[in-house]
Amino acid sequence: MPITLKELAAKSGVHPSTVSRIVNDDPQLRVSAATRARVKELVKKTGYRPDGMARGLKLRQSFVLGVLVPDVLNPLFAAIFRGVEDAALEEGYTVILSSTDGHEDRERDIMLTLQSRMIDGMVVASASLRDSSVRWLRENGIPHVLVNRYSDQKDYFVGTDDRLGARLATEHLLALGHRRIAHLAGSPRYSTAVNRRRGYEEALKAAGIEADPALIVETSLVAGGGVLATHRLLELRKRPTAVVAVNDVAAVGAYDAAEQTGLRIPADLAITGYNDIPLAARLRPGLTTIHVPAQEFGRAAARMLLEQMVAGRHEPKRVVLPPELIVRGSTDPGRT
Amino acid sequence: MPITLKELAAKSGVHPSTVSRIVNDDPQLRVSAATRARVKELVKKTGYRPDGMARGLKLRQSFVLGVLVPDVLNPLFAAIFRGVEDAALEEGYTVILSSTDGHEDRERDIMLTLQSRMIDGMVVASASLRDSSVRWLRENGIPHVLVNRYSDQKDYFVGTDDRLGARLATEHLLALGHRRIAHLAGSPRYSTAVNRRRGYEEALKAAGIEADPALIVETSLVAGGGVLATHRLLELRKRPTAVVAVNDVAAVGAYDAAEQTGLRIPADLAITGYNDIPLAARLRPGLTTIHVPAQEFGRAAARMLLEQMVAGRHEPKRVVLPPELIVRGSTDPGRT
DNA sequence: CGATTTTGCGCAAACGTTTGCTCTGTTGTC
DNA sequence: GACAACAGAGCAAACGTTTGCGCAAAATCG
Repeated sequence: MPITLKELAAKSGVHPSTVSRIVNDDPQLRVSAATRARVKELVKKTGYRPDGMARGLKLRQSFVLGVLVPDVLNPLFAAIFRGVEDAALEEGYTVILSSTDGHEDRERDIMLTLQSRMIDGMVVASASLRDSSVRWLRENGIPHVLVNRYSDQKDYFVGTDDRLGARLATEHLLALGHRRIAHLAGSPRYSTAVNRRRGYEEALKAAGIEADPALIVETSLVAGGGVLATHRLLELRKRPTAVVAVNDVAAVGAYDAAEQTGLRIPADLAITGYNDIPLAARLRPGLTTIHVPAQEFGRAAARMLLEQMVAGRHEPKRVVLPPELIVRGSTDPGRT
Repeated sequence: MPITLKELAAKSGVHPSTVSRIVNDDPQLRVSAATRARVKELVKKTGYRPDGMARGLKLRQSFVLGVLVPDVLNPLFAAIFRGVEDAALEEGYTVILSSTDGHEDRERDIMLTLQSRMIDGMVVASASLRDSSVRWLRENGIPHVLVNRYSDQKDYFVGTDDRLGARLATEHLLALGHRRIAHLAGSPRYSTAVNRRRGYEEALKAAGIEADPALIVETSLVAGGGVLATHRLLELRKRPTAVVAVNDVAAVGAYDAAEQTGLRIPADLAITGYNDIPLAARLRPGLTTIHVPAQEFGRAAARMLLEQMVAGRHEPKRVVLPPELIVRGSTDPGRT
């Protein structure tokens, strides 16, 4: 139904190739001002737009980017996506978003589908540590940027220093006088989880406190998991006075568990999260957490991806943004 | 870099067309079992996948859907998208997501970009009332479904009965004895806002209460707007005892304003929202609101879109899911 | 055993662009 | 005035598929 280049050429009485060159402002184009004006006029009038498929086939690029996240319902990933989208739009790219739900096979499927040359590059915010998908991306020469997920030095990367962030949170609790500090840990498959746990352990060690294995429990990355894990902690003979959660969603689970047990936050149990999702500031008391600039992650990732696409593979760049401790009422009784 | 049909044909010693038919399981294909096996084997081994561009060019479809929302950072729209994504994936479609930020020109730009035949259809959750984009979609024969946004009877549509939902909320407040009930209204450009306001007014009228124009203030659809609007309400000589907010985000603004003014919820000010975003249950007190099954919206929209694409334009279907009142502590002191 | 059907596959055009090259006529140079 | 140079635009191949049609050879039939 939309008008094609050929039809446009026929209408204006020139050859299709000429129209193409005019539309694309071909630098090595030599065409009379009159012809150019006539064609441009007709392009405006008919609202001609080149067929993306045909163009993509010839040019071998689609101007579409792919973003892979575990779940867009998690505000952190929604924000990352939004950042990618904005930066991409500025350069005329559109973005396909896919949620993997953490299943490697679904992730794999999606990648294969996207690969079929429909995508110019991808931002991957879902890859776990032992993930073969990342290797696959490298082997197939697909430009990609990893967000908030560790890899070795071979990939473009943007994220925060998770170890430092977790240390900040833990040190904050130590400074408040806490000594029995628990950790709601994430799956060791995720680099973020591993690094945060390491940061937690480092902070304790630096304070001369030896880590009690019973105080570290693993949780799934959804609220329900946090509840269960926290209950296990609260059933200990010597229960912790504070808990460092691997992320805000798990921390919310800790809130629920505390409420169900009749414990008051922060008097009986202090809690810290990670990510500073919008909900964190809305909880009562507010959740002390580590702010990560998610939308900036997205923007940076998109820019690095585009840069990588024009420049070809160079030394991969790594962007590490600083984590920031946000103190709220869940640790400090003086705040809301 | 990926292997092509032609190369595959050369390797297996048959004509490209034969490979194509085998790969696509062409029903009118007549090929010896031996050849078929040999080719299929080679396809597996090489990991051949047809080039999406070339395929799209020939077939005139891309197996990509577009979703337009005001802002994916709003959990309501994230949920709608997720629904679309899931239903689309089941049918082998991937989805492009774009945020319009409510700007009609940006929406227009995005549509033009997407149209260029890269998209097989779109789900539009962002169109305002006087929106020309919807007309444009119709004129250009692009399959589309409107979500949560009214249109006349000419389009496929899925949403709730906003009027009924707002009536439920208002009647709930009336039943609790409230008489001065205010309304944080949305922009009249949005059909949802218009219908909710109408439902609010109907409920008052049915209760024999005449609407006080001073009790209806317009707010933008972000938290900041809700704060300002609520302050204006609270400055009235006879201030309202309850407020029906056009959505949860505005209601959160009302919470803030109440807190800043030193009013207690629900004793001094009862509040209802709309949408039941995850945050609503987490506020203290919990926000009484109208639950809308956002993810189901998305699923339904995708299914209708795909149906429309195979069937061609028939009588447009309209799916209206029932709104459900969720009572929490922001209106009922007996709850949390 | 010759005619007819069926099997198995190849041929080539088409989808809508892009782009290196060719070709004609006009202008400039000596 | 002969020749080079250049402006202006057309030609055709190519990108990787799909698909209607054609055409041999093998199988079936009377």
